[in-house]
Amino acid sequence: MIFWIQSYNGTTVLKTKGERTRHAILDRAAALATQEGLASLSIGRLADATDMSKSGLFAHFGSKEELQLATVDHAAAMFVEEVVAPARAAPRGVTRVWALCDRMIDYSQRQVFPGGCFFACTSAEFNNRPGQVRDRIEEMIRSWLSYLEHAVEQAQEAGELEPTLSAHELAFQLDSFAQTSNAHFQLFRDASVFENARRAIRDRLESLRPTSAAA
Amino acid sequence: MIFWIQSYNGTTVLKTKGERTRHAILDRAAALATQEGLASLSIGRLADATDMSKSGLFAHFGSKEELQLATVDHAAAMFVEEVVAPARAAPRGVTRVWALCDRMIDYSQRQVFPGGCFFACTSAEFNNRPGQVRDRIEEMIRSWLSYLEHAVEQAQEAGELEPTLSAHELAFQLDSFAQTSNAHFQLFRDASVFENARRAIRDRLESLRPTSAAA
DNA sequence: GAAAGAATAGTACGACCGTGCTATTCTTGT
DNA sequence: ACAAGAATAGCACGGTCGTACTATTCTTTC
Repeated sequence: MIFWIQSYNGTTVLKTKGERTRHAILDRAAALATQEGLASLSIGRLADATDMSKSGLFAHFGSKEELQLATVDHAAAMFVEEVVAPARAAPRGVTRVWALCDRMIDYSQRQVFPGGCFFACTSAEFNNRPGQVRDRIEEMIRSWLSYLEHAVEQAQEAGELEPTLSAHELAFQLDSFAQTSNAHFQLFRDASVFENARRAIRDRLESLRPTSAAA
Repeated sequence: MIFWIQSYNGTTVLKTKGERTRHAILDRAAALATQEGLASLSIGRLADATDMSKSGLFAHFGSKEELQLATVDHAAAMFVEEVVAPARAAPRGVTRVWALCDRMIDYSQRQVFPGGCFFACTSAEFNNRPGQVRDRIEEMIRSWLSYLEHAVEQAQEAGELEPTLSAHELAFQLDSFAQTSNAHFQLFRDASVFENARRAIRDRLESLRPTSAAA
């Protein structure tokens, strides 16, 4: 689990010039990766986008694969800061489950990355390309899903959600709505899909509230 | 709407040698596109994969963009043959809605394309790359979604589904489960996600059956 | 079976790729 | 302020990219 990372900037002070430049490069790299692809993002292209020379930029990473791995890690830290950390502040139970889904959709909608969710983009790209990059992306998505599932379990244990549907399956369904709204927005540019996703999630959670059965 | 295409082979007889080679190239191109990406699929790579010379293959299309467009069209015809046409054979109503979803999941599961759903892969890739290729992919996905929505409408009109949820939103939810199962399978290689998706779809359709309210 | 034309291969081109190596400029700690 | 070293730039390399142009081989049609 990667979710103990607290912040990708702010609390993390970037002392040396090297660290600051590296951070700026990775910001740009993560953004560009969602628009033009992480695999096809070339060193020269990224050097142009950051007003650096190809070799100056390259020296920060040593190889393209290291650059890609650093970009994935950077994006993961951003995801934690934008989605997981705020939701973790919500109280345990269905409130936190909702917060996770809502922040996830919000993160797509606000376009924290210009091409939509970083992990939706890159997982589609690296699905079938074995290697460290693929493994790290997979691990991050696995972490997200198991954290969401864990939050559902807590809500079930608190008696806020009927356990008729397994936490695993409910997490799958909730994630499906968030993921697909991200994909549809990128394709159709119609923001109403986010409301459809939110409503679907709200209805699904509501349908599993034990109040009606307990009455 | 593109769904009047009947078949991509079988009924379509490929007379000349040129047509046959072209068909074989596009089969290979569509498959490779789901594994290595449609944008980064190079002429040389595809020539190797089809045992042709770069220039011999290139002559069939005249430009890379034409090759990509032809590949999208080819994949669309395959999708119609594998998913839409069989489901269209099912009777109108909730049966056909189910058939569409089930065939869609089946098409992912059987790996008609080795890297999963062609349009899931390529739409993620071309989201943010304006041009004819992006437009054609978008149009195809739009057709799929509106056909699914149309099938839901018919089921509602037949009184087989409560119209409390709009056809548009229900189609979104059903598609979400199918899409996400495709994505998760490509990432985690665990086929049980297909059953989760099927169960989610079945439960959702069941929850909107009017029988319980009419009783 | 031969003429006509389609299909395929060969070769070359400028552009960009990732990555070495060396030189220069800028930061940092004292 | 200066020495040490980090950060950045310049340049060169073999390789692949998409796409011309030409030459050869294979199909099709009469």
